[in-house]
Amino acid sequence: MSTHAAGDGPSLPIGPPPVRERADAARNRRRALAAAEALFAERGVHSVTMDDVAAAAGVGKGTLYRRFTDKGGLASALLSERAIALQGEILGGPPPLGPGAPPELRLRAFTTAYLRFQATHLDLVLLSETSTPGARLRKGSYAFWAQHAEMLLRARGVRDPLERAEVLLAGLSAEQVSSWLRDQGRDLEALVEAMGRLADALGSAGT
Amino acid sequence: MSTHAAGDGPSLPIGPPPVRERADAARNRRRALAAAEALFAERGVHSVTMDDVAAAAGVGKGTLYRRFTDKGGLASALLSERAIALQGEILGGPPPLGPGAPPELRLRAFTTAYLRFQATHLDLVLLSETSTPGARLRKGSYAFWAQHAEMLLRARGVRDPLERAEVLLAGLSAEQVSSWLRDQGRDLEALVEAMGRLADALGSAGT
DNA sequence: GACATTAACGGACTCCAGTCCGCTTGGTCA
DNA sequence: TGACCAAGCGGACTGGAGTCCGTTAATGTC
Repeated sequence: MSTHAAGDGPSLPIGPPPVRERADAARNRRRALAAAEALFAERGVHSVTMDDVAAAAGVGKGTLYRRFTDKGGLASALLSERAIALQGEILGGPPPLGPGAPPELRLRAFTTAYLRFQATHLDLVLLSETSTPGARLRKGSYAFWAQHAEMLLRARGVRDPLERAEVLLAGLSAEQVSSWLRDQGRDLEALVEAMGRLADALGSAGT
Repeated sequence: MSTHAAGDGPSLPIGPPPVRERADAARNRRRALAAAEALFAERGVHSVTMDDVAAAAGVGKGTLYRRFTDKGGLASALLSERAIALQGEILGGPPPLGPGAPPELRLRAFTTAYLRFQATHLDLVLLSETSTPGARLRKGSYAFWAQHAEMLLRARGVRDPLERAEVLLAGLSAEQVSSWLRDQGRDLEALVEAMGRLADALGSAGT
């Protein structure tokens, strides 16, 4: 059924797994990630099967699933390094993304940076968010983004900060971004502007 | 691959199919819908396969797919009667859902009614929105909801009405609603209140 | 260094969504 | 009323995700 969260790769607030990975397990994880990255780049995410990855990595399919739970978990793991970089900038980088700027500016910075992140890694994010219904909301990193946005909205003193944060993230889901960018052919920069304004609106109006 | 829109059942603004359905086709559609409804109710959406539906309907699997495109399309068809009722209330029912009330009240009424709709039919909606990545945004009815919300937001004179409408709907997706109601155990009435306030916020603040 | 423990391995297997294509039949037109 | 043909039918088939479980070999212990 898949509730990855193990295969997701560590999301900053969670940290490394409780017990150290066995040497062969670590080696196979590296092999699998390398093989997946190469195959995805070469043939496109959608036309690569789990058997392909297993074969290319020289690893059994069972091993792949033990490590990454499902295809989406594999994508999450590939994304996690990039996600952690962004999380690091948010936690300790320069303002307005990092601490120091007023919350309305940080919220706008977060929104646009996150949108760019999604757009940059669209195929992988799409896979990781849609492999299973609700996968998006169960990824370890989702908790980070949601908590951050909620914190900023709370600092602005708006009502229902959590709900607003979740709605904002829903609007930045891979599905939505893909629809805008690919199906509707919208321009990314225009979208960045619009979503920045929308973040401002969520961070101000209403009771 | 699936771009249903045929199996969706007519969404008000679209109307009936160009040419009339052949008698046997109509009979098989009725059988399939009846069988699906019964099986879904009896065993739960998730543990019913398309073969099950085909067998119970006394129809070949190919027929099922020809009529409904995929499992999500079958769910959409089952929902469409209910959706059309709601669309009718919006287009011609009493205010504030129907015409006559000021746009901010209509937006709130639409938001809460739509949330209740999603919650009421959660399993079916979940299936219809997640059967394929992006299915939610391609359903015929999505265009209706989005256009309506956009119209109301435009009447309020806010910036980026379409983007705001789409973000609002993303926040009311089956995936999100299911997470709130089932995973987080939130109370529906509290959620209705919160989303009503969020609709107000989207319909007012910001440039 | 032998042994026990137990995590990890891997590939055969199951299950199901969705496709294909040769056959049938309702609707139509002469 | 016959006969033509596109629309419709249906079930065998394919492809791939995810599971199962007997086997293998790292790691810790004495």
